[in-house]
Amino acid sequence: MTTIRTRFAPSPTGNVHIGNMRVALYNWLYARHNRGQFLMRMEDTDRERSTPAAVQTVLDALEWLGLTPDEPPVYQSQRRTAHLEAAAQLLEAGQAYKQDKGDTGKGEAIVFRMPGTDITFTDQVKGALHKAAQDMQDFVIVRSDGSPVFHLANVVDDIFMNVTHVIRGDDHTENTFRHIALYQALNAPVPVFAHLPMIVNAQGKPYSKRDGDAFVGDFRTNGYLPAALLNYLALLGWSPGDDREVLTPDELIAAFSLERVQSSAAQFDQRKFEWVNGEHLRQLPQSMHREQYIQAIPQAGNNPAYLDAVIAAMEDRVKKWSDIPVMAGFFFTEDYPCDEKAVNKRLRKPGALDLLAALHTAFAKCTPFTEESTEATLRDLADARGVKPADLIHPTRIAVSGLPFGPSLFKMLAVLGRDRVTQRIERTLNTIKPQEDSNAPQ
RNA sequence: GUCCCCAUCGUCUAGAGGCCUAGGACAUCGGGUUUUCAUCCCGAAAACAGGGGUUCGAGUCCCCUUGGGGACGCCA
Repeated sequence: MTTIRTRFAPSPTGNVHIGNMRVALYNWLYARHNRGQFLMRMEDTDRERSTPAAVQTVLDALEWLGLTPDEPPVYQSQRRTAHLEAAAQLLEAGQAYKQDKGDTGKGEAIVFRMPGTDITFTDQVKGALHKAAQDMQDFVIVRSDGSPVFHLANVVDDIFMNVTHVIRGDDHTENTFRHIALYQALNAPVPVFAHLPMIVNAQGKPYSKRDGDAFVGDFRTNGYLPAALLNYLALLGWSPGDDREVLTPDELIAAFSLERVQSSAAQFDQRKFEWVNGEHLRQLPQSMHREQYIQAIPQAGNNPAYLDAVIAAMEDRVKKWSDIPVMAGFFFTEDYPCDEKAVNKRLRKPGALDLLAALHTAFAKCTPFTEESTEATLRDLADARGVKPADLIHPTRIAVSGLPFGPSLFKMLAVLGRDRVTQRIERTLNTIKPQEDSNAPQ
């Protein structure tokens, strides 16, 4: 029984698209599930685009996601001699011939001769595929400038790397017939093929440059978890067969099989991905959360006990790391931004400031200053004034955090402490008032 | 134009002829959590593209139509 070997063979173009990463993921999952090897080959023969930086981007993306190859990457640009030797071999065997372009006369290309028979293979996701001989033409394998063409290089390198399973994008399905002919002409065993459907954008169209946020690097900078991206990407075109939706990388490996891969295109749903990310986030240990808070807000490291209280208060509100500075920044600075819309809605409203001022007075006498006592104080005041608790809760939240949403208000207040709370209410009272006077003709 | 592939709720999917009056998840809507919500819980609405077959029986098999996608490079 031979060891299963899969490979990820991207052409580095500067950005790594989620579609490519899913191809890498499925190759990785298949190899891991079957205790085989996952390999990597840079198809970097396009010198225009394949810059060192572009190559590094691919490597970085794989590393971030934890899709580590089992052997050092093969660089296709360094395999040119082997490609040309294979072409020479085909030429000699009469399975390829030279052809002049005609017009230029600047050298001859080498053209592969298709066998002239129908070709059939069983795709692991699409099933039996067949192509009539008449629908396949001979094709160039070495250009007249002497450079090998993709088809040749791809097949020769897969043979060289002993790849047993070629798992790649749907767009290569048609190429497979030619590739099989090449394997046979080179007397090499034909690998197993599996072609994955595409990932399309919100409009149901293939991703284009216009669709922006589909690059792996963006997910990283926006504070998403690699395990969550892996999880969500795996679910795009595959399912474990039971009702599980949130799976760790190990669980994905255990459950993965090509038989369960869907054969139709899938659409990336940003909101579901957010949810998956949140699920993974809340399973992370406290230490990880601390680390991220400190990274996002350096002052957060000053008081460990306070930080833990903040993290507890924020609980499930944080869905991605980049939420931290915007949702929890006010815990650590007096210089937090204020949501103007919310200020208009809740503070520039008849009676709101009076109520807030009364609450300020009540809070000043509220001892101790806890989740329970602040709640009781606020409710008593609402009762006494004949207003709904919400009429006090909203203005207070905005005064104290600048945000129209967040964790439970009373939890927030207790964490912040009386001094900060009363100061912030006071400051809000002072800054809103004058504006209201000038706008008060009615 | 030629060849190939695909088609279940808005989205991702379960479904390998009777277990389907089609299940789950995200999103949506409604209710609850004697406070907001971008939390949590409960509930609701929501799909087999259309038409022919095959069969006692079809979401599941076959054909056609329609719609989508891909490939037809001396790009990868």
